[in-house]
Amino acid sequence: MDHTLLVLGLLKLEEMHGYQLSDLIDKRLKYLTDLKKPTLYHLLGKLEQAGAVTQSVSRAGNRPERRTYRLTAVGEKQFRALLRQNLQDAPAAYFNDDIGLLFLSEMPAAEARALLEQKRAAVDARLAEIAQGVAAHDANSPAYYTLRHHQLHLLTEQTWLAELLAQLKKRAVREDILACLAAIESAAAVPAKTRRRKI
Amino acid sequence: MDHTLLVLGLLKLEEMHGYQLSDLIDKRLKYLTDLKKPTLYHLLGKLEQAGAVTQSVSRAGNRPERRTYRLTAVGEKQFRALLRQNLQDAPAAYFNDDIGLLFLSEMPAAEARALLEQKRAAVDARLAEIAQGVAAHDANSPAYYTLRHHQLHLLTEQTWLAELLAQLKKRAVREDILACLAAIESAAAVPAKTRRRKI
DNA sequence: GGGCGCATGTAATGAGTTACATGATTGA
DNA sequence: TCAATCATGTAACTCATTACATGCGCCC
Repeated sequence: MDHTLLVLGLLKLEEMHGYQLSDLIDKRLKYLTDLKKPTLYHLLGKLEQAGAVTQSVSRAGNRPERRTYRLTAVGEKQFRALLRQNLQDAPAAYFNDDIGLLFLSEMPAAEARALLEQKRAAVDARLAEIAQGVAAHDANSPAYYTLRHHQLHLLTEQTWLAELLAQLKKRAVREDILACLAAIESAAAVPAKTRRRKI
Repeated sequence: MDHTLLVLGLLKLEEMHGYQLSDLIDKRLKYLTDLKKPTLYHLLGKLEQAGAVTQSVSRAGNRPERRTYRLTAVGEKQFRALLRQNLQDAPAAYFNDDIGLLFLSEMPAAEARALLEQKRAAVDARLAEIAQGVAAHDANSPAYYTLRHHQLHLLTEQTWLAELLAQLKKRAVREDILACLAAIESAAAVPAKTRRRKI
């Protein structure tokens, strides 16, 4: 329903055709969602059927025709309801990263660490990119709050990964030692005569 | 694909029937995901078709039959691939809360604040619940990391909401003042003779 | 003349949800 | 005896994705 809220809201601010909306979302609202073109066109079709928007076709030169959408009274009502809901709800969020963690024991700690380091690098890179955006925006604009929100969550992700890697490092060291001891033990087992006993 | 990883991983640890898996996920992994029963049964069917798991039917007493699933070599391979991917990727996350924010100007600030306070209350409540869980778990278990992850993100959400509400409060105050001034202005406009002029 | 941007979609597929259906056992 | 728990699913639907299809205009 959040895509519906977004589209209705944007059309409330200004009537637009599909491509225009899609372009706006792709370029200027890319931290908000990644609504794909076919999904958007499909959504617009459904909103029109539901009477939330009306269409007016126009054509500039010999270009493909533009279907410009405008919010109706019905659409406006739906928009307000969705907005209220969006502002008051705090739906449960799930983190897919946690699923992999569950099975950390099914993989050598060294490999797990290498993979998680890649994840960390990706988070770092995104954070650097967003920090620029945050600095460039006015502290009261909606764009600022979106970016700030992302920044805070990525910082959290960084912290969490750091904690996790620190723990894993300890475990990896222990595993290395165990592997080393086992190797010595079995090597010693072959020439049985020279095998040292525990004291 | 993350649900697939979860199911394959759990079946790798121990063979189980559908209801058992569903119960485990609902009760002990509820912070990880909220996989519904029909979705799970559907997924198990597809995994069996793909040869990732095999089924063995059994019956205890006159109870409905149990279809116990066990991971195959194919499934094991798929599991490892998915696990590696899950550990290394850091997919972009989107926050639906930001969408509503975009349209804050389309609503009186006082109403927006009231709605956002409800959101904050919901976040606070969830946080209190999770804090208990975090305290109850060993700092090295997978369960701990899931809970800790949630806790960190909820704390972030709290911070962000607080920043936002602080800003909105300022704006609301300003709006109140403007409304007040406008009221005075129009009241003054009726008995035109007594209207004070700016100095 | 070739590729990018403008502008619209359809078709096939997949992932997940809700509501519905069935029927036995166990405990209050 | 009534509700909850055990155990399985189907059917209909929604939402979204990917891949495909079309064709003009503009700039290098």
